[in-house]
Amino acid sequence: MKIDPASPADLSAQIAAAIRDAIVAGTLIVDERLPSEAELAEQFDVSRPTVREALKRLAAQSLIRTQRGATGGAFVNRLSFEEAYPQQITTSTLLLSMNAVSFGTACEARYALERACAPLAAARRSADHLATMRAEIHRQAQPGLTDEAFCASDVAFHRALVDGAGNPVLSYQLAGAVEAMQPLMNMITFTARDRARIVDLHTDIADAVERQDSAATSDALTALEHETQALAQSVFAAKAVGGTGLRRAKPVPHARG
Amino acid sequence: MKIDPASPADLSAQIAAAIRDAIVAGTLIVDERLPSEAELAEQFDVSRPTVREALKRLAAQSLIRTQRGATGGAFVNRLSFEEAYPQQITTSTLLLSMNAVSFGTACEARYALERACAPLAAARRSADHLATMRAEIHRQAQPGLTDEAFCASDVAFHRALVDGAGNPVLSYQLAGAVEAMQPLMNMITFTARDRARIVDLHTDIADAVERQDSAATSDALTALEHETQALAQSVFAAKAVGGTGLRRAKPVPHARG
DNA sequence: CAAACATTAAATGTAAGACATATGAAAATT
DNA sequence: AATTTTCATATGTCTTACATTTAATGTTTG
Repeated sequence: MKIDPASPADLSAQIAAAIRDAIVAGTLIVDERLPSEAELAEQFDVSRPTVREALKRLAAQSLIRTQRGATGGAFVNRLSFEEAYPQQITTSTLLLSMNAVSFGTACEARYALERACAPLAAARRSADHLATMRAEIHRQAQPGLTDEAFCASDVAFHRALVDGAGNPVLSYQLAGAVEAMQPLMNMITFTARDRARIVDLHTDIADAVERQDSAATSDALTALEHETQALAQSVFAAKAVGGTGLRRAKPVPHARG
Repeated sequence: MKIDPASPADLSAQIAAAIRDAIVAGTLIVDERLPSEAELAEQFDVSRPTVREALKRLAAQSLIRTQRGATGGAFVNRLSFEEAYPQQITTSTLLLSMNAVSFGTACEARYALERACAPLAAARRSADHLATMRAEIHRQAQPGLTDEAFCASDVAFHRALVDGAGNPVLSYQLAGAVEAMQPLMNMITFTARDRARIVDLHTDIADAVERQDSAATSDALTALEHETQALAQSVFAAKAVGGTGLRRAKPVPHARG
């Protein structure tokens, strides 16, 4: 593990990259303890704050964890799906909101991915997943639910469907796609009629999953996608003239007049 | 934006979280300049190194970028798909290698996701995507190719297929699933016969995409999945008795006994 | 007047040293 | 033998200082 002091890049970034590469390559294995900050500082010939900045970078990616005390230090962290979820969701959310990704594009991706889970979910769904789906459908039918709560329940319903596929890799990937849609969905005001239609479609999905009908599950998802797209279309059309992107960049400062 | 000095969590982690929340919530918008490190230190009532550690955490997630000089500072970064790709791939790779995810599970997820792209890719594929797929197939048929190069070409082929769907959100999600498989695939030694079979299946996929046949594309992907699974099965069976997980954790240090 | 050059100020990048605090292990005590 | 104390070690934080980059400003010069 070496760094180039002449490089224009920050030393802490270089050190972080070197350690990250070692972890990815397997040179550093899970639960292995890194040298102490003082030792790393000496190895890389930098000061301790610089080493610490590098370690904080790695900690931000959950690649290491630190422990204080006598036997403490920085340890290679076993990256768990649970830890990776929130990062994945944050990243996906920001990608959508910062890049003027249209509602249509995001929606298309989400349902395409969800349909990918349909055959597996239909084949493997447990009673637990089905119960969660039914419970969320019931919640969605309650009157007086706020739009935010309705959307949150929608996310929970779809996560149950995805988790029903029993594949942690799929669940991880889909978490980003499904949850990142929530801020977009929250922009929509749902009429009672909209909700009733969505509840019906959710019921179709749950029914299809229950009788383990892969094709029907997929078709029901497609129907829901069309409904969602149409709903969004009408809402956005009624609302304003601005694009479908969510957030605009700050105008360039010091612009010439 | 406030932090809790009494919290057991690191101050730099709290500060990073506060700023991250502000970015996700939209309080801080793209290209907006954060206060200088000295100002942030005063605001949060901490020292400058602590602020810097927080900023490095955010930089590691590409949420901010920093610029030196007179008009420099930390700016909210527009998270691009290009920036997000490598992070997604690194995370996915580590998730697979550190969590004893079986080859079968990873493979299932990958092909399920890829099949999700099939209808879109068949409908929208450009001549460019098709050309890339054909070129990679041609490369794969070359004798004398190393296993690594063969796998790399395989990844390129599948990325072209995914990109053919013309949905950046899908491309982003799939990048992780497809590329993270490469280290797993690299463990396999391909015989000439294996390669010929894979090239044939790739050709089937390209042909189906070319004539925009969604169902045939999906079927060809399924056939390739079965082939891959069978191939891996035989390789792993022949190889060893250890599980299909790739990397084991370091034994607990200072263990009794 | 305009262009080239030097100056300056503001900001990040890095270093060094010190102290605070947590924590496990060894030593001392009961 | 069990408990308590001590202690060494490591991270967490603060302070101060200096180096470096960079754009804006001021100055000189053709």
